[in-house]
Formats: sequence, C-alpha cells, structure tokens
Amino acid sequence: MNTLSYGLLSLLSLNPQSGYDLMHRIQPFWPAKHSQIYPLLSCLEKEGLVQFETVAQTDKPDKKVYSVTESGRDALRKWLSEPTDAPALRDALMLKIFCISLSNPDAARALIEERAGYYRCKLDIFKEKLETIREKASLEEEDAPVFGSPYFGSYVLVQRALSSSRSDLNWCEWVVSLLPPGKKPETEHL
Amino acid sequence: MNTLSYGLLSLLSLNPQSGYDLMHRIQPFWPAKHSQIYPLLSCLEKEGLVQFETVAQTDKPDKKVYSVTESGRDALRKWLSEPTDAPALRDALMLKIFCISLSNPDAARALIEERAGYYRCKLDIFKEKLETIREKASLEEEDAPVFGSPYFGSYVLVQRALSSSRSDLNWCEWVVSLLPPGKKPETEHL
DNA sequence: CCTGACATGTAACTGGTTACATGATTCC
DNA sequence: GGAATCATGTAACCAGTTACATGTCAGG
Repeated sequence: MNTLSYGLLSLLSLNPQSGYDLMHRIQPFWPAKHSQIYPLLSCLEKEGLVQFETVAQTDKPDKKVYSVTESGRDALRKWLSEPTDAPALRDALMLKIFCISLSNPDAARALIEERAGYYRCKLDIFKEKLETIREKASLEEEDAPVFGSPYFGSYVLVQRALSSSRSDLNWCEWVVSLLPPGKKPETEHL
Repeated sequence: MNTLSYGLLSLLSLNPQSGYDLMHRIQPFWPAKHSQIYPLLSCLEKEGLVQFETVAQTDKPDKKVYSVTESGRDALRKWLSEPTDAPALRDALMLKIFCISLSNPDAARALIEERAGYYRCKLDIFKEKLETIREKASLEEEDAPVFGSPYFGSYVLVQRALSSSRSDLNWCEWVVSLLPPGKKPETEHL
C-alpha cells in the first residue's frame, strides 16, 4: 500500500466514483496518470478494500464505479493515525532561477510571466471550485462548513489551493518588479 | 538530460562544489538522494558538461569538486529559453484531509499540528538562510540584490520559501481554529 | 467523417527510493 | 571503541511517465 492507493481510497470515502473521476480529482494534490490508477484500483479490489459496480450510461461509455468497503475504511482510519510524510515539491522554475544570471532581463521576465499566467489560471479554477462547494453546502458568505460536514475537507483544501496560488502569484509579480525595465511590451501601443 | 541534471548544472553555475554539497542544496526545490546524484554527475562529466577536480581535505575526507564547462553553460542557456514544466507537488496530508471525517477532532488537530510544526521549522531555517545571504551580499535592511548580482537568485528563492511557509502555516492555524474544542491541552494546567 | 471528451486497460521505459557497501575524520 | 558527519559509489526495487491499444458517444 503506497500513498497514492490511500489517496484513492480517501477520495472514494467521499463518494463512489470511477477511475476516470479519481484521476481528475486527485491531480491537484498528487499527480498521477490513468495508467497508474487503473492497476492500483484492481489491486485494491483484490485486497477487498474497494468494490465496484459496472454502470451503463446512455450518453457516455459504461464505467466501473468503485466504493470503499468497511475493511477499506478501517485501513483509512489506521493510515490517518500514522505520521504523515513531508510534502514533496519538484519545481523546475526554482532550479532555473539559480542560473538566471546567464540570461537577460527580458528572458527572465518571460520565464516568470509564463509561471504567473499558470498561477492566474489556477486561481480562476479554484475560485470556481469554491463557489461550487459553497452552493452544494448551501453556505452563507464567509461561513465555513463545520467539522463533520462532508464538505469540510473539500472546503479547507480549496481554501489552501487559493491561498497558495495567491502567494505564488504575488511572488512572481514581486520578482518581475525587481527586474530592470527592458523593451516595452506590445500593450504600450494600444 | 532530465530536469535534475539541469538543476545540478544550474547549482554548479553559482560555484563549483561536490556531489554531497549539491545534494543538500537541491533538496528544498527538487528532492533527490545521493544515489541519484552521483551517477548523474558521472554522466554529465562524460558528456563534457561538467568537469571535476579531486580536492584533498585535512579535517574531512577528500572530495570531488565539480564545475560547469563552457559547453555546460550553453546547455543551461538553451534550457532557460525552453518552456518550464508545471510544478509537481505531492502531499499526503491533502489526501488525508479528504477522509478527515472518519477521524475525530482531537486526531484531526494532531494531524494538522504535526504539519504546522514542520512549517515552523522550515520558517526558522529560511529566516537564517536569508540572514546569511544578506550578510554575504552586504545588504541594508529591506534592500534586494539587483538582477545580475550573484545573490539575486538565492535571494528571491529564499523569499519565496519564506512566503510559502508562512502561507502554509497560516492555513494550518486557520484549519485548527475551525475544529471544535476537544480535550484541553497540557499547557492549560500551567 | 473527424475531433474531442469519456472510459479502461497494458507494456516499456525513466525517475526516484531503499538498501548495500566502503571509508575518512572528529568528538565523546 | 562507538556515534555522527562527511564523502562516494552500486544494485535492487518501487513509483511514475510515455506510448501503445481499444472502444463509446456527442457535436460539428
């Protein structure tokens, strides 16, 4: 049992879903391709931690909907009580910044702006997700779901994603502000 | 040539150093063990991107000090101009939070507090690193090194590490504040 | 008819971790 | 003499990516 297996089990504890769904939902917290997920689900099924049901769909191809078993929930409870590994972040941009002085201000700006765009995009996605959760949990402005609510986990996770993206975007903008002014950008002509 | 190879090259462009040094310096941005780094350095040396010199030390064992070649610097310049992969974060705590409702408030608090401690520790480490850089670059309070200074990269990287740790720690404290009050902590008896 | 999203799988390969292996030097 | 840090390396294994492979269904 590796971390990804527990992650799949954890997501399934929220609601039964397909491998395809799991792949999309686990991505922001633990990147994984379908080629890794499908075999793990088969394995979890053999171990009796999950079970599945083939569901026919009329508008889309059929799917296998997985759900956790009682034995799976026991495994999760045990996992929750064990010490958590430190997070692992791998970011090529940080490595590029070590040798940024081999570059010039314009190339450096392009490098950071590319990433800033990525964080702006993430911000928009997570803002939408927050709205979806607020609606589902029928929350008033500024309210948070209480511990025990099925939305508590998703809510605190999306809030984290939002504050991380904001913090990272601010950093990008700060770095760009430190760069010496170079060639004027196209927008100046408008 | 994979990202880690470029990362090693990038660090070596700052100053010549040993595989052992590289391992420690690359960790915060790209986790890697010595068993992955040493073979890659041999490989980079065969490709002519780095060269090494065996340096005898009296107080410690001998070491191999690597440095980038002109060909290595060319490879770095080319790498800088290529699009950067999105960062990959893998965090088991986020996965645990999905099924936090299988737990109880006290266990949840312990889970988050463990991580909060981790971020507090990181914060202290990066604060010290910032001071070290400030001294080396002989910077006044609040000043930043200019683009082109050999300290520019390290400075913006440590500032990022600091703001990320602060943001993550704030999130942990916010989550704990949402948890219902459970058994009183030991400190209440003082 | 073709593209794109939905859906599931396997095989080959690369990246990364754990374990094995060795040895110098310092400090207790 | 033993533990801790410094220093380098290899081998076996596990995790993760890329490529191969197939098929359904909707919309242009």
